[in-house]
Amino acid sequence: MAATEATCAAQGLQLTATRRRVLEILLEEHRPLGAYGILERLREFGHPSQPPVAYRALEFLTTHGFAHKIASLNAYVACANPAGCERPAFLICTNCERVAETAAVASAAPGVADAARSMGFAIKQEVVEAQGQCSSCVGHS
Amino acid sequence: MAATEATCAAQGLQLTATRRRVLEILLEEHRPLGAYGILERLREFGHPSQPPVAYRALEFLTTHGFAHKIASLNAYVACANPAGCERPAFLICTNCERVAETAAVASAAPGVADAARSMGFAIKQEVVEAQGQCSSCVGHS
DNA sequence: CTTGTTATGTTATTTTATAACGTTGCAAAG
DNA sequence: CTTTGCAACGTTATAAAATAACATAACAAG
Repeated sequence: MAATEATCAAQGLQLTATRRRVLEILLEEHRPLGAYGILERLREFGHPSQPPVAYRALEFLTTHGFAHKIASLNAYVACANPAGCERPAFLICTNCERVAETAAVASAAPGVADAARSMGFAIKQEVVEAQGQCSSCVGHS
Repeated sequence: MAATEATCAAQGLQLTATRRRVLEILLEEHRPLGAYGILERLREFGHPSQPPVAYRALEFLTTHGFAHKIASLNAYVACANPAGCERPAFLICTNCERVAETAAVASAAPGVADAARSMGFAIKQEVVEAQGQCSSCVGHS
């Protein structure tokens, strides 16, 4: 949160009340939250709660790397490392629904990178999402 | 298609008319098609066309590896290698919308696999989808 | 025949996401 | 200071994606 504030200050980004509140909501949850789940939470706090409110805040947060969308869940999580987050990858527990973010670093997928290079494909962005069971849930489900 | 028929025969899977038609539709397209796009095509051919028809066929096709869902697009493609498809990864051109499938082979994402191992996370399935520009589109958009 | 199983047909609804349009707040240019 | 421009916001409506739920058909096994 502090890191996010710092980045916004440094880059002249407006961390407005709603945007900040959405980020706080995501930070409080330890699992991905859908846009309509976020809206419920906003409503509890007296914020306006029509869908575009959540989607606009989420667009801001994801565009600037303060939060991420988990494509395979259609849900959102706060970034675990707002300062210096690159090529995030996710470990999604199908049992407890918690998500761990790992910096996929340099070559997240060399096989893919090689394939891309050999066919002249210029990669701009990678989505890497692994599903399975976290250490506390191994064996379950 | 032949490979799919063979696999179905071998495993006692029913490649029914609708399922076959949906697979044909996906094979004809050179880009990912949404469920409702598939429904339109089905309608053109006089098939029933309520949403569950497409979703049921897609569930069959994806469960058995004859087609894949592209999570970041909410769309579907035929598998490029129905015999022996493992750990598929996708290169999605944001300009022409074509998708290339590459076998991400053994270690699609060693960084992620390492992170998972070190935190005791048991990976069951990986989603690897790269967005960028294919060789014919580099420079555009 | 009847029972169990798998696939289908159909209606309705839920969930996720965006289009469109007007308003507000504020800073910079005139 | 006022007006112009811009970014964010508020609201209504709708689109797009997915599933729930329930009835029917086709067919093989007991």
